[in-house]
Amino acid sequence: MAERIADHLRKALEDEIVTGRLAPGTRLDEVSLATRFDVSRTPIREALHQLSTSGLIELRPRRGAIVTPVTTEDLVEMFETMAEMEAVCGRLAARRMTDDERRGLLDAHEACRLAAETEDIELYYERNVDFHRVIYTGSQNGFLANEVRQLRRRLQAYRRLQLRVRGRMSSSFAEHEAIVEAIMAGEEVRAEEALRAHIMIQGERFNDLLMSVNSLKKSGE
Amino acid sequence: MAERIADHLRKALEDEIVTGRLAPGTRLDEVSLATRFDVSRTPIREALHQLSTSGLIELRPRRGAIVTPVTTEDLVEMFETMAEMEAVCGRLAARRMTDDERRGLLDAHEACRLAAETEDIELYYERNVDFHRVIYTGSQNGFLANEVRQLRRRLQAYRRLQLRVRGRMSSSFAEHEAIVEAIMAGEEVRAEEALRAHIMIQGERFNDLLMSVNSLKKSGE
DNA sequence: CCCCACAAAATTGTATACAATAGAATATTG
DNA sequence: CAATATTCTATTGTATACAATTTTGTGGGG
Repeated sequence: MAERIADHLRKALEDEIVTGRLAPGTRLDEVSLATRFDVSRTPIREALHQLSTSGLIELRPRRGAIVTPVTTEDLVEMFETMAEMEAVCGRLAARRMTDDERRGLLDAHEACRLAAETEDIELYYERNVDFHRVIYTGSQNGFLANEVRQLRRRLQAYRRLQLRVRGRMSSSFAEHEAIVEAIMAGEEVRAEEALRAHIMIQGERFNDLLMSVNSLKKSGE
Repeated sequence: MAERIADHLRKALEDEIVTGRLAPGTRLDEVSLATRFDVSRTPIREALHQLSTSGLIELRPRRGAIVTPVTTEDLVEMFETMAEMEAVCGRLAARRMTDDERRGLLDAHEACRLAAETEDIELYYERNVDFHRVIYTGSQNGFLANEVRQLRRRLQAYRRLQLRVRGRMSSSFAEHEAIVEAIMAGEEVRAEEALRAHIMIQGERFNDLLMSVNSLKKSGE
């Protein structure tokens, strides 16, 4: 395995940020990280620089790195962008998916149904990711698919929470149903709208969640 | 000026790649760059790593960096993605632009007209960038606006050529006209479609250009 | 003449040493 | 005592030294 340490570090840190183990605002100083991973500062720096270009951390000259603090406004914007991009993928997929890919979509949908029925949140989460990936690929635009995947990954920390919201899993599955129907029928506009709505709902649910947490905090003071 | 050398290098290289001075496939070895910019390898490496995350160069472990070779297929995909994202901006802008921003759009449009009338390609290029930026901002989604700007920048090398295609400047301006009308009237769908078409045409023109270059090459052999 | 093995050279990956700067702590002065 | 100037410390930015690996070049065998 010819993997560079720096790449390994990037992935490790990426993972910790994206899953929320490293909270936004956390300071990342090079020597601590170096001792923690038992390497020199050099690969640490490279990893940090890479993370800064993908926006996960902020790198202020001479002042070190912090995990990018994401305001609720940022999140709303990111969810909206996500919704629009997925919608585009859906429209293109409805027009372009091959027969094989359409079968794959049905399979992915079935896998979601199974996970939803057993009410296994972790499993549904995985299957849901697969389901959406099939649609990205179906757009026949590898560049677009890649961009959307990156954005989804970036929002990962905030999405996992959502499925825990009461009843979210089954309504998510119901929304998938509409998406599948539209794509299978080749109805571009309907596919686009169904996907946009599907993602936006999650943004809204997430906002609800945030609001309730905030009001709890305030009343607790 | 507290700018890091690494950042300066990144910008310099970015510029050379994006303007085409550094052709796709060019090998970038660290020592040459270090001597050329008269710095050590350390900041060079940081710049290269950053460029690799934004996709401008490919960084193969232990095998150095090359300017990402972009196939025509890649370009088609990138132009399509660009068209779709600009279309989204246009739709949102038609719905959300403030009165001030609408005035700004008219101003930017007028500036394009002036440049088009004097047939100053460089000037039109600048004004055109401004025009589109106004629309990005008008979407009221800073995250989306930023993503589109980045993509536009990445396609910069290939776009500048287009305006040289016979008559492209005046038809570009005519297309702007349709976009402005739709946005000013708040007609979301029309704005979306006009923008998508506007960008896609450039992708197609670019393809034509490439084809002709390729056939020239072949007949010359 | 081609192919493979092996050695040499060039190049990248990592560690460490040194320089420069920002922020904290302390001293100084009105 | 407050405000400001000044040192001091911690941390980042850069250079260089060393290790590891890929690529290149050369020679022998088929």
